[in-house]
Amino acid sequence: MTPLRLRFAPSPTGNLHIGGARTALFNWLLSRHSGGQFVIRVEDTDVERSKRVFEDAILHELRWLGLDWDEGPDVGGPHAPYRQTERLDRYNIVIQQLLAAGKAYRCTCAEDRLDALRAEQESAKAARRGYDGRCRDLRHGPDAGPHVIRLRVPEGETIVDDLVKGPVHFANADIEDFVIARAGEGGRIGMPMYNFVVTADDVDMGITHVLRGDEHLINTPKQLLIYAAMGAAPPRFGHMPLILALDGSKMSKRNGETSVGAYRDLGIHPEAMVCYLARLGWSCGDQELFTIAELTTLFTTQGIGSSPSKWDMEKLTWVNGQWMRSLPADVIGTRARGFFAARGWAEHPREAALVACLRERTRTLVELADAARVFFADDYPKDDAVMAATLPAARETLLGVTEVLDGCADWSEASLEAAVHGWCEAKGIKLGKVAQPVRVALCGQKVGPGLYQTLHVLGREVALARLRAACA
RNA sequence: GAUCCCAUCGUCUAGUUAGGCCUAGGACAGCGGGUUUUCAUCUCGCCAACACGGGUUCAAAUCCCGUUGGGAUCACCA
Repeated sequence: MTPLRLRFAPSPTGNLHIGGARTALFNWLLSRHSGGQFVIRVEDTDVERSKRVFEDAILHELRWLGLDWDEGPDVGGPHAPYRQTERLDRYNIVIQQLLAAGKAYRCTCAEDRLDALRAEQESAKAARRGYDGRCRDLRHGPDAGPHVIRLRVPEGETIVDDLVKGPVHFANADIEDFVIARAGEGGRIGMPMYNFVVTADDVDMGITHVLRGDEHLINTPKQLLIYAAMGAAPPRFGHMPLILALDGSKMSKRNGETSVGAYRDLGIHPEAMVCYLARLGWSCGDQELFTIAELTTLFTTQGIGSSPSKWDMEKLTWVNGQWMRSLPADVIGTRARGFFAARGWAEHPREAALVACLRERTRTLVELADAARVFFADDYPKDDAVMAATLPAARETLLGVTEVLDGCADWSEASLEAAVHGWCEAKGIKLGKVAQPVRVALCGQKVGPGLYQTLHVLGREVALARLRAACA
């Protein structure tokens, strides 16, 4: 297929949200699938709310997810700059052209008049709302005083031939002459607005396809009108269903974490995040688990669904659990280390073995770290009731096992297993009768990793000390 | 209110473009059994859906219309 050019255009007004992450992922996937390019463009025309720290954070999260880009604010590219506030000269040229061609006009209507107009339309329950076109044919010049620039919306119909929804029709009569540039200081033209800069940039940057959230579908006819006014060919648009909270409401902090960083802190692997995000609103038959490489080859817009999906933490956790078991040991190890360090734990002498036995029985890195406490510190959670019910009754057994273990020179899993098994056979005791009390003595819990793994990771000193304490 | 989008198990979804292969498949969660020194894994099974009403057709989850329900947007935010 022909190489496509796609972009992700975040506004640096906050951290990367899961909805934005999915948008970025889908655009990236389509660009890679087609052998094309992926561009990052920063939409910072809201100078009040835009902050460079957010831009940095967003780029960082994107990299964490495993995405890369061919052009962007930090790597440059043939269409630089990639921050909209650095592209003002270009916007100005286009606006002058639109003005000269009569495709746009200066509007001097004051904000309070507009507010009053809105209030009036509201109370009159007017079917048609929006700017009334007062300045439309007044032909204000550059020195007309404070003014915004509005697009002259022609009569007719604008059709969005959507990649996922098919053709969607909008009557131009329903679209007001919207503002494409704010009023600036001293009667000059101010900061251009979203729908305009997006369009101007997508034209300049040769964007061929745009995948974005459903909330933008209603913006698309406006942008199409700008393409037409500029005399430029529009890209193909595809609007993906929104991600809602589990209860069907809009995603918000109220019903779960919304930022990508929060999930990383929860111990979610980027591979799992990508996999889960991809399956939210996109599918490929019955397959549930994908690597990012598989997604790259399988992804097409045809797999994108049309109805909104709900964020299900349970399923994300399950997906993450699958990755806990399949990621390379060193990757899990490195990531787990970060969570151990956050808990103030120094490196463990048998950390690889520790991680190896815990990754199999946990679903997130946080669960892994919580379960690891028993190996790192003495303040691990103990079930007093279980200890009281188990330990005294098994004192003889524990004493015997402790002696056997103490005589065990080789503290490897295999050696430990052989010693305990041998002792059980000699004594005619079932392993189950031994394993549980020992586990409770070592971990203060009935549940945990395999007995020999536990002993090995704990190490001779600690294991024997806990066993003796349990007998006392 | 207006414009637009959407509608299959509790959730993610397959099936809808080209109507019969669907007494609707898979996965998560839930429930029950098995495996395991415990837990987890793994495994077997169960529960569970075409929103409703009209059409079109020999045949509709699939096409059409309506209803209802959900959502998005209506800024000198993006």
